[in-house]
Amino acid sequence: MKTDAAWHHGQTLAAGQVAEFKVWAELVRQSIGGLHVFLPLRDMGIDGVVHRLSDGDYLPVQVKGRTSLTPAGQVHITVTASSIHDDQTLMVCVLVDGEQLGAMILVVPEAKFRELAAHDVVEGREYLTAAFQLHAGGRSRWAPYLVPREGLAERFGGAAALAPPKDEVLQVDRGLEGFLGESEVIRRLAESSSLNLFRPFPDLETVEVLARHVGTRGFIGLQVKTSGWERADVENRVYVRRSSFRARPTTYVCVLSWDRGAMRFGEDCLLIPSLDISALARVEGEWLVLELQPGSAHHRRLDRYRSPIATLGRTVEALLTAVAG
DNA sequence: TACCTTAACGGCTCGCACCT
DNA sequence: AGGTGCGAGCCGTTAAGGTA
Repeated sequence: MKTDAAWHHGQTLAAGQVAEFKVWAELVRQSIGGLHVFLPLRDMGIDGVVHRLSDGDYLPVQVKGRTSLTPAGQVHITVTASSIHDDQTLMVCVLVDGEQLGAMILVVPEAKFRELAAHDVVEGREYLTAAFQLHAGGRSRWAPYLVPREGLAERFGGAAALAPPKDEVLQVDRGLEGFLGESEVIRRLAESSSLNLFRPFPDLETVEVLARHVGTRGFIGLQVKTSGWERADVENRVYVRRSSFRARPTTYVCVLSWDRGAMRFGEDCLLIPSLDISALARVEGEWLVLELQPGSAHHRRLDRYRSPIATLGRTVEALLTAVAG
């Protein structure tokens, strides 16, 4: 039964957004925390990035939605060949039928899509078309890539069984200074045109800003900590919750210093690889504690991670170029 | 604002496999 | 041989977005 939701021209953009959010919502619901979704802050060709917590992988995703079937009962997905440039990106093609996603969803890497699709050239432009029926057990070349709606998270390797234990799903309350810090980091990174930025959705990630290099396609996740201070000689502490902290080669902790008197950020931040954290931090119950003096020129054991905030974008770019692959 | 390019929709046609 | 259903291919139309 379809609720006659005729999204016709003029609403196609909205329909595309609806398709995307329905996909994200399914992934979050089905994985119960095993998959997190990052959304782009600016559209640079990827609709979202799925973070698989079990192994830390980031999977770029492109969602294609259709709101109707052809008379023959097929879903047709046509894209221009020029819009496919990243073989690893997973295409998720769905039918949006009223409130629901279609019963079957096509999940296929872009490389495979290009290989399997019908290629045709119209006035010099190459189009790629996939046409398939929305039911299991078909015999088309697309059949191996069709998954039932309820199996979507599993297809991403994030079935509920792989989800982290409940107590690792934390609530996040970053407060005003934390919010300022994240915004500052995003602003600095946004100055680098080769970085594509993403924020977690919903907001329960320890990685708060995800940057992807458009050239190397590598990812770096930043956990942003803001250390506010009033007197330069006072020691300050940054707390990282142990249960939710996952050290990964692609994850960095970025500590900003916030001068409460002057209402501005210090010129330097600390950019610390998460793999180094356990050696630097003191364990205090549930927490990893970093000690620093945000108002001074000296950061105790952390000095070597000092990095000018003005060039944070270039610094992250350099990291992503170095770890290419 | 006008013009151009791209994305998306969806109707129409074709061919093959399988059944009667 | 003819009918039928499904998978596939072709391309016109429309809207949106970009650019001069």
